[in-house]
Order: sequence, then structure tokens, then C-alpha cells
Amino acid sequence: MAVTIRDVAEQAGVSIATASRVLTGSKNVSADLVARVDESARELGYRHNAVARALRRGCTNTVGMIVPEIGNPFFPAIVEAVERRLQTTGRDLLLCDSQQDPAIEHSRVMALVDRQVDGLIIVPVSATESHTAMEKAVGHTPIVQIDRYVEEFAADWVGVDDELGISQTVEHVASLGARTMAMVSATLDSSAALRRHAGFEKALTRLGLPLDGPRLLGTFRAEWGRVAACQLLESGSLPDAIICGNDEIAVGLLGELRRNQIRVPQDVLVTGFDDIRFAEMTDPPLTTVRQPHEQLASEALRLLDARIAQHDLPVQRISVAPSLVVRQSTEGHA
Amino acid sequence: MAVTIRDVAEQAGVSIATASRVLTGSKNVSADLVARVDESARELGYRHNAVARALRRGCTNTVGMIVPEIGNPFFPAIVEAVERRLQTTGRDLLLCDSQQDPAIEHSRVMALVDRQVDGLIIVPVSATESHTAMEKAVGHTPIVQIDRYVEEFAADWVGVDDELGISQTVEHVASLGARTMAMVSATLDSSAALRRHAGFEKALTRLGLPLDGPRLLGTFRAEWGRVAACQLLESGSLPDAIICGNDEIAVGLLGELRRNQIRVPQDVLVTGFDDIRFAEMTDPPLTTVRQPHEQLASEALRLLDARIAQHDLPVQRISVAPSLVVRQSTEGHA
DNA sequence: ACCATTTGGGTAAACGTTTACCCCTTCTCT
DNA sequence: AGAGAAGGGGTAAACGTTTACCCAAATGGT
Repeated sequence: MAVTIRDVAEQAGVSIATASRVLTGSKNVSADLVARVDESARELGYRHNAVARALRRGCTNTVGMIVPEIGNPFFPAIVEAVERRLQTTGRDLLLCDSQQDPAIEHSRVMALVDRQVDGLIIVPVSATESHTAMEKAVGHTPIVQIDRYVEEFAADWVGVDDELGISQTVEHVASLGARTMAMVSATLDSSAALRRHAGFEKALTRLGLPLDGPRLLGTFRAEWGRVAACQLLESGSLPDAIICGNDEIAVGLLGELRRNQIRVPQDVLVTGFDDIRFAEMTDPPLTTVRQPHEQLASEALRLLDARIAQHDLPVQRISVAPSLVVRQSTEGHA
Repeated sequence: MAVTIRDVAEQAGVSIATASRVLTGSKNVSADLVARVDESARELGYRHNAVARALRRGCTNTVGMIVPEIGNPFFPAIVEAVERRLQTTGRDLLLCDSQQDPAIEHSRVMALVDRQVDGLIIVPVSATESHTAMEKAVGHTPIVQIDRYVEEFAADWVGVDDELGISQTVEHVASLGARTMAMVSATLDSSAALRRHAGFEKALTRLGLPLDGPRLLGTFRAEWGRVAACQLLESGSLPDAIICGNDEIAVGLLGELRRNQIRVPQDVLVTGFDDIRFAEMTDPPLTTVRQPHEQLASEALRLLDARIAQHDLPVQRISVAPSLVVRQSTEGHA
């Protein structure tokens, strides 16, 4: 069987309490006992039992995280940043994939609550349907939303200013002479889709550009970008620019355009959102909106830790400014 | 405070033992008590404490997983498959990123062991240096390696047959008339890099093709693919085909070739490995070797569960056959 | 009608820690 | 030298479950 603190104490000839004190690095224990206990622990290969400790201490040193789809490269980027940051404080990450399904999301939230995670970082699937899961969780554990948020529910959030991000792309392509624009994005379930869509409309209005261009709303996946490209092509006339809701869509769309001998940026400008790892490797490299993963992760954990320290803090919504990354999918138009 | 089983028992007017029996669905408890307890639990919003349960039962219903780099899209694909499969058995995933560093990997392994995970799924960073971490873990918890393995160490493994996969690409391009081939891959630290390299050499030998082509070994990242492309271009003469160690490398390489007006597949054939999500979206779409994620994940869990059930099972190494996916990066050569 | 068996449910121990509380030394200060 | 403080270390309770063990009642068979 596994060696416990009792074995260590016995071997060192001290009480369990003393062994514990040594092993947790408490003061008030004489140097020779520290040596004896440490020695015994080393000899026996003692490892503390985190489960027992968690039960006693009432804190698991674990943070739960739920993302809609690990396969979408934007989320691993966030997960990676969060995980790295957690490691520096000796905590681990319990990761769940809600598979874009509010019901699964709900069950994952409860599972993490049951596991007594110290806090929860969630990218809610839906702006409306993720409501109940959040509500349930919030009574049990500190929670912060990242990237997306749910409507009409007061919980911390940190994310990029989606409206601003999209405006930047719209203004950018407008400055290059684009007047007619299509948007290809996801259906308006998530806050991300909603805000990006809203940003698109507002920017067009502000610039006095026509509002009657196509709005193709599907999912945040490349396959949808491909399908949407087909639809645009079938409609007969291409707009001056296609603003995509994220990079994955743009990638799929670029592929389909290429297959149809449409040249980007000469025939149409294309932009994405997220600046995923492959955005600079597409053909042509994709103009997009960069999300600062590290900053998002660190802000999220800052918020979470603040709330862990004090549960009844006022709700904060931190939106960080994204930055436009201009690449060839909009350059060299002239 | 949180509501415990004691509260439920009190409210239902039964002993804690009975409440527990009801809530864990044991037999031997009368129908009306079941009703009373369930009712109380519902009323009070009782959730069992998984930490306490784990301590008592000696099993956490948690599986740990360590990958070298979540950012590399191949790993999220595996993680996603594993996680989905775990959900069906009510278990959760404790995910760690070893950041390609054996030292970090070692500390993550121990952290997961401390947390009493029921089992460990690991993609070892290095074929040699991950040895100590594995050795330590194996005494504590069932463990299965996935994708990569460590040398000279008997632990379960499931992965794709790397040599076979690479052979398929080599034979494929050879059948298209390629005689000189370069390999662009990662340094031979990991079993994946090793086996793919070996497969490359063996295939060339078997086919009687020249063995003196360039072997550029760096990392499994796109940036390295880009740099390697530069080196190949500077060397003056391009080979007939470039066999890449994974898709990420191929993506970076394709980008750089394009920038230099090298046409693929007309001027050179290019292949990848993994069939990541974006392999069919590159320009041109990438011929590659598909890894069956779902199958790998399910085999890994099967192995793990078998070993959880019985620790002293004979070690198994399951290699599944990969399949070549031919796309335009090698087609239309003629 | 009596014994043997089953069924239902309570008592308490156990899982491996941490820590409040207490006691005994050993200082330090007057 | 005596009182008080401080340091060191042991005892035992607690964290929230599950479950072995036990006893009482009910059931069934003769």
C-alpha cells in the first residue's frame, strides 16, 4: 500500500502531528526533528495524499475549466495560457469540453462543483441557455467567464471587446476602398457571435456604408466557411470584402474561394478573428484580430483569485482591447 | 455552508448510513425511506462531496493526462476524444501541459499521482529523458502511453505505426516518380520523430532510392517548417519530394515555398503527418497520414481500464494502422 | 409454533490529513 | 529565584463519506 504520513512519523519516531508540521513546512519544530522526518519521508518515498489534504483543508488547489470545443484552436490557446499560469501557483486544471451543448455544459459544471474545485473558468456555450448552469454554479464556487458571457446574469467576465475588434476590420477594409461587405459568422447564440455581428452593423452604419450585404450565419467552423463561400459564389456577385466571425471560418472560406479561382485580396478582401496559430500560414496570410491569450488568462485568474479570497466582491467585466493584424488577405489590393 | 449528507439524513429523519445507502443507490432500503431521503436531498439541494467520497473509496474517478503541448492541434484532437469517452463513464480529466520539458513533465506526473488519479495517460516528451518520470509514476498508478513512448521501459502504449505511416507517404510519392526526397522533421528526441525518421530511411532503402538527401531536424512546429524551407531553397536544388514529420511543419513549409514561387505539387511534392483539422485547408490541400483519434483514445482507455482492474497485466503495445490521405500537395504532378 | 433466514437500518470505524488545544520545558526578565 | 513568555511536541477532533458489523423485525419452512 501507499506510504502515509503515519509511516513517516513512525519511522522518524515522532507523532503524526509533528510529521505533518514538518512536511507542511510549519515553524515551531526543532531542527533535528525536521531532519529526521525529512529523512524518513525521503527514504520511504512519501507523497502527501492530496485528496485527504483537500478534505481537511477544504480546498483542492484545483481550478475547473469548461470550453465549448477543445478542437477549435482558439480554446487550446487559452487553455494553455491558463494552465501555465496555474502551474506557477501549484494548482491543476480540471478540463471539460461542453461540446457546444448547454445540457452537457450543465452536467460538467455540476461535476466540477461536486469535485470542490476552488474556482471555475467557463466559456459559456450560449448567451441565453447557459444561464441555468451558471446560476447553479455561482452559489457553490467562484466563477469567471472568459471570452463569452451569458446575458442578464451578473458574473465576472474577461474577454476581448468583440465589437471593437470587428470595427477595426471593417474600418480597415473600408479604408482600402471596400464598400460592400458580407459577414460570415456563427448563429447569434453566443455572446461572441452576437457582439461581433453587432459590431459589424454598427461599423457599417457609422461609416455610412450599405447595410444590405449578405449575413451568413452558421457555426464557428471551417466547414461552414466553405459552405458559406459556395453560397456567396452562387449568389452571383461577390462583395468587396468578407468579414468572418473567426479564423476557422476564414480558413474554410479561403480554401473554397481558391478552388474557384477567386483571388484574395485582388477580387475580394477577407478578414478573420482570433489570430490562431495558422492565420499567418494560410494562403494568403489572414488579416485578423488578435486576442491576447496570456493577458486574458492572467486577468481571468486574477479575477478568480480575488473572488476566491472574497466571495462578495462586486461583479467585474473586463474587456481588453484586441489588435488588428494586417496580412496579405487584405493587403496589395491596389 | 454546503449541505452535507448529515443534513439530508436529519431532515429525512434517518441515520447517515441510510441516507448514504439511498443516495448511492444501494439495495436493502425500504421504498418509503428512499422517497423521504430523495425528497430531502432534492429540497436541500444536496450534492455529494466527491473529495470525501474519493478519500473513503480510494478512487477519484479522475484520469490524468499529460501532453507535450496543447497548442499543437494534434493533441487537442486526442484530448477531445479522450475527454468525450471519459464523460460516458462519469469520469473527469485532469489535464497538464508538459511544455516539451522533461523536468516539467516529471513534476506534473507527481502532481497527478499526489491527486490520486485512477490512471494516467501520457504522451511522453522524450524517448529517453521521460524515463524517470514514467518509472516513478508506474509504481503509483496505472499508466498508458499514447502516441509516443519511452525507450527501454515496459509500459502500455497505443499509437499509430509511425514507420508504416511514413512508408506510405514515401511509397506514394515514389509511385508518382519522385526519386530524391528530403525529410523535414523534429530532432530525434521523441519516439515519434525517431520512428518516422527510421521509416523514412527504411522505405528509401527498400525502394532502392538515394539515401543522401537532406534530413532537416528541428521541432514539430510550423516555424521550423518555414526555416527548413529556406534552408532547402538556399541549398540550390530542390528534391522531388519533401516528407514532413508532421502537418504543422508542412504548413509552415508550404507557406514559405509559396512565398518563393515554388509550385506544389508541380515543382515539389509535399506530405505531412497527423491529418490535423487544417490539413485539407492548406494551399494546396495537404497529402498526409491520418491518425484515428477516436480509436487511439478508446484503445488507450481500454488498456488503462484493464490495468486499473488488474495491475499486473502483461504490458501491451498496440499499434494501429494509419491511413494515407492523398490531396493536392502530391496530386496532379503530371 | 419454532427455528432459520432474509431484510432493514443504526452505530461506529475508517480513509489520510491538518490543526486546535493542551502540557511540559526552557528561556528571559526583574 | 520566581513569574511569564515562548517554543516544541503530543492527543485527539475534524473534514464528509462509505461500509463492516451488528441487532431487530419480519418472513418462510417445517
